[in-house]
Amino acid sequence: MAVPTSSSASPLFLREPEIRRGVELLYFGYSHMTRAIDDELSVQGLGRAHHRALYFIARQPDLTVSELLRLLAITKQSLGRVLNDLAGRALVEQRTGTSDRRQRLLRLTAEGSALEARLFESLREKVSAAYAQAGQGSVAGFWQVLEGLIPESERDVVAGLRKS
Amino acid sequence: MAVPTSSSASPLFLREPEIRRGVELLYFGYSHMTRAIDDELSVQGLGRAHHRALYFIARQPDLTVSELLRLLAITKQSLGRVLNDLAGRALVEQRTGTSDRRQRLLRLTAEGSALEARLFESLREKVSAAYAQAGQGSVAGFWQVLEGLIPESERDVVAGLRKS
DNA sequence: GACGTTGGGACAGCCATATTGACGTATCTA
DNA sequence: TAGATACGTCAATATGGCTGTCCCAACGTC
Repeated sequence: MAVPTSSSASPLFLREPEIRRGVELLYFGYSHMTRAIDDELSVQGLGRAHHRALYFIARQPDLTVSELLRLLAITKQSLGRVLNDLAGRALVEQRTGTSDRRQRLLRLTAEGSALEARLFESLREKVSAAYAQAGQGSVAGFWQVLEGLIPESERDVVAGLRKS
Repeated sequence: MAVPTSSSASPLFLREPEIRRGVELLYFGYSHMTRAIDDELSVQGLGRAHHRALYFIARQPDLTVSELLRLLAITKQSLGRVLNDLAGRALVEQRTGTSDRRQRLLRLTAEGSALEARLFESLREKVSAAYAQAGQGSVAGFWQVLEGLIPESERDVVAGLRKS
């Protein structure tokens, strides 16, 4: 168990207990956030994979399939099934790209948008309660650390979501 | 899309963009942290489920099966397979409980402990880089917000990990 | 215009991880 | 002794990933 960087020369916050605390809180925090919408999803007969697609399409309408693939980091096959489900339930619709007609531009139908908003409401409750409880000063730190977990090569892809 | 609490009366950090940013960063941060150990796990022929069990047993030796079930929030069935795999590879060993002989006390073998340490090393690199980049002041906020995501009813279970 | 590349879709089959419900046994506790 | 608890295990099922292969339409370029 001798971890080199647990030496007394490291800053306190880089020692093993602080790292483990971060790992555990990230695990439990993520788990509870995602479980917050499981009930509503299963009522709709959808799973978490469907929600992730729904979420990002809501976030960035006219997203292309390949952009969505990059965000989700899954294979074309896996996304295909999810997207077919969502299209079959008329939650998502596809248009041919304008500048590049090979592309499929994805967006939510009115129904899909309503569902995403309902699911987001559950997330909002969870997250805003956590923000409020932690206090405004904590939120910036929360963002900062999480950004540090994202490899630089992907940070711009994620940041692209905030432009819309 | 009209979210009631997006009204101008809410603090800035409770409005939709700030909530979405948190949701997304939590998703990407968690994803990248867990992917950091996938390669090493698949070399061992193990999956993430095995790592989670390994992690918590390392964290709290002589954990009982039911305590582990609470932490992982999965069914006995699912845990059973994982635990059998780990025992079959001599990474985990079980002893009969002392005060209550119905219990099985779980702990890592020397080999299991070495593997967990190796996997933790990858997590440590990821998380400590994020901590260092964000700065010491951010870490407290990071913890605060994540704690707020955990229901009160479970906070003591999670906090119990820090006693050891 | 031919050719290579790219965006998207689909086939088949497989694997990991979770679920439910039922049942059995050993052990603890009142 | 009776009931509750801790653990293990049966069978069946669902979800969401994966690989490998193949295909087509559209784009870009020489």
